[in-house]
Amino acid sequence: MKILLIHSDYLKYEVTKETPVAEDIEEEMKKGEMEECLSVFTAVEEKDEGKVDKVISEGVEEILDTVEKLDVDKIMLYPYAHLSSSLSDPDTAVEILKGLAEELREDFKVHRSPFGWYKSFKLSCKGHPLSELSKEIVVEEGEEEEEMVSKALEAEETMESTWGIMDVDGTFHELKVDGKEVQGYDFNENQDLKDFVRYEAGEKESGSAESSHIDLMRNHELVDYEEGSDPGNLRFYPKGRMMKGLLEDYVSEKTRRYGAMEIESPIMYDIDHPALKKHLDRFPARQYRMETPDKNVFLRFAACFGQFMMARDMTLSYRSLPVRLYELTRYSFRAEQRGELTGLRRLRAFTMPDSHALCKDLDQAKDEMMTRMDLAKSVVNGIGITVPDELELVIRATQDYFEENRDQIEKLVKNYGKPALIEIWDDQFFYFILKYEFNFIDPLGRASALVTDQVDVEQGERYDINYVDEDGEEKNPYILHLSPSGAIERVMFTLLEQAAMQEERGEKPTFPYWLAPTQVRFVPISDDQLDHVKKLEKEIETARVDIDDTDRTVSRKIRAAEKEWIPFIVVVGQDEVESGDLSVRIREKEEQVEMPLEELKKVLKEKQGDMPYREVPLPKYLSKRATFVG
RNA sequence: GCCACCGUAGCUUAGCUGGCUAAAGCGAUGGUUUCGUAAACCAUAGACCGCGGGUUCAAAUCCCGCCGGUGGCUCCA
Repeated sequence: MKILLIHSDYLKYEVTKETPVAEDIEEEMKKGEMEECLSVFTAVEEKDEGKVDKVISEGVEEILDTVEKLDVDKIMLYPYAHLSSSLSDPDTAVEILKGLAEELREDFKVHRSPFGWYKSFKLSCKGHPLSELSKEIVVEEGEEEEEMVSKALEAEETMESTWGIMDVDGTFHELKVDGKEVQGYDFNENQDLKDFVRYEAGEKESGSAESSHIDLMRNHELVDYEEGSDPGNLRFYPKGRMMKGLLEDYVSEKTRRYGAMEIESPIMYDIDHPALKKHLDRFPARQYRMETPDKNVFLRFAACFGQFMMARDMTLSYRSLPVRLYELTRYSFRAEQRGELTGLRRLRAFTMPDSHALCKDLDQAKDEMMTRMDLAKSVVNGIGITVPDELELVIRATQDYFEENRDQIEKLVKNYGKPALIEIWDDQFFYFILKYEFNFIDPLGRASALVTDQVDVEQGERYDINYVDEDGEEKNPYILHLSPSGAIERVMFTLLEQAAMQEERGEKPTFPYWLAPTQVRFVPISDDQLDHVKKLEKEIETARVDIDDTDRTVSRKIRAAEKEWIPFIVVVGQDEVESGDLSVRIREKEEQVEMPLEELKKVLKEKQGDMPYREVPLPKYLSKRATFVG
């Protein structure tokens, strides 16, 4: 609603003719005049529809505000359509006008001029600084409307699950979960799996400690919170960016090598697009929404939208299936509830490698899923997280699917290599009928999913993705949704938590060698060796080397390097310059070894293997470095 | 989003039953030191005590609101 307030000597009007939207009025309303009053010209707008009460109360507030400043006791309400170009329907307008008059009448003398009539009027404005004011009253979206929650999210609340453990030989043990008690399986050796069940299906311990990775990600100058953004949108310092970049390179390379075609797609999508709209309703997540100059859009929460929109325009034959698409989404967005966010574990903006495979039929989908599980295992192992030892498998399926495809589920468990948690849904709430996840169980018994693959039976039809089958018929493919490593940030979370676990066990915490921001640190004992060290450093081309050329004592330099978890610390003094050997402190072995440069180079090359490589993300000389955190 | 807790120099913390110029270590800067495998020495700078409002003669300290964070609920990659 727009209002124009004029402190008037008088306002005088008379109706001349009715318009098609005129309200019915008594004879006495056809003329009116008021002296020493506040004239309130109003236009009720389209966006006020459905929010009558709110508009009235905010309107009254605005008017009272001015009335008090001007110290008047008479108010003339005057409908004036020309204040707005998008007027509301007449009923809403009359309702609001009447409401305003009624509320204001409690304390003031009010005259309401009729709505929907042509009128002649005379007005005298007082002309002082406060005498003319225009205001817009906007009732914010969300104040009255409910938050939009997908049907899948709502349905989830009523979902009933059966839980069980499947052994590698296919034996299924149904579990009884009562509070913290889990019965029906002898967990004995496998505390993580037991914690996992309790986390998924039972009651958790209360009053847990903080996750270790949050301090680590800051202390190592990897990642930090960004107060200037929305919660869950982080900043990456050079070392963190490098580590994340290497992980991104590695996962993408492996996924391309599996046969997925890498593509790039937009991060925002039209909320009114029919296929997308239905998709949203079948996905259990909250979206970021925003307005562009032309549309209402939501931010992608995975790569599905871009890849499906692309796939629907592709010409596909059964001969080309399975078709594999891939995108590293930087970023995917989910408007997670405020209290769900933590460090690198749960974010609102995250980087997810996402690959979809279009499959001819269920048999092909099953085969493809197995191929992809091998890919995922290889990716995760390559990163430095051991599968199956360090992650727990869960397979979730609808009751019908589980019963009809038990053989496939047994194969998945066998292929994974250790007993898995099974969840059976009593009904299908999502677009997928089967999904599995690799879960990391942190030291406090909390589970976080990394890898996941899903069998989707709905989106092919919803997006009108078709292939021509042998018989010449157009058919919708089965679609698999795989994240071959899980979100990159969550991989970093896992690596940091595992390092904290090493420390807990009394070992020195480490980063996987290929991810260590500095792989080799040269420590000259005094300035005299600096030139020699510079020559040595140039000899090493296959590793990230930096040089501590600061004015600190040797022990201080060692200490600094240890605190950075640098895998190889090379101390060079006069002895080394003369002998040609190097004194190498190896973190992993917690020992100090004498070796010639050539041998060090060999060891480094071996450690690196064929993992992706990037240069040192900071100046080579420590004296040139700025501090990011503290 | 809900419940509980937290927010003091770049970092880690002291002060917080209201009362002098808010204290220290690390780090930074300047100087001394040129050093042999996890902390050399001296000095200097550095604080809208998260933000806004309130109570009070007086607020880092008490109260309210907001922002940020942690844990739990719920949920996920």
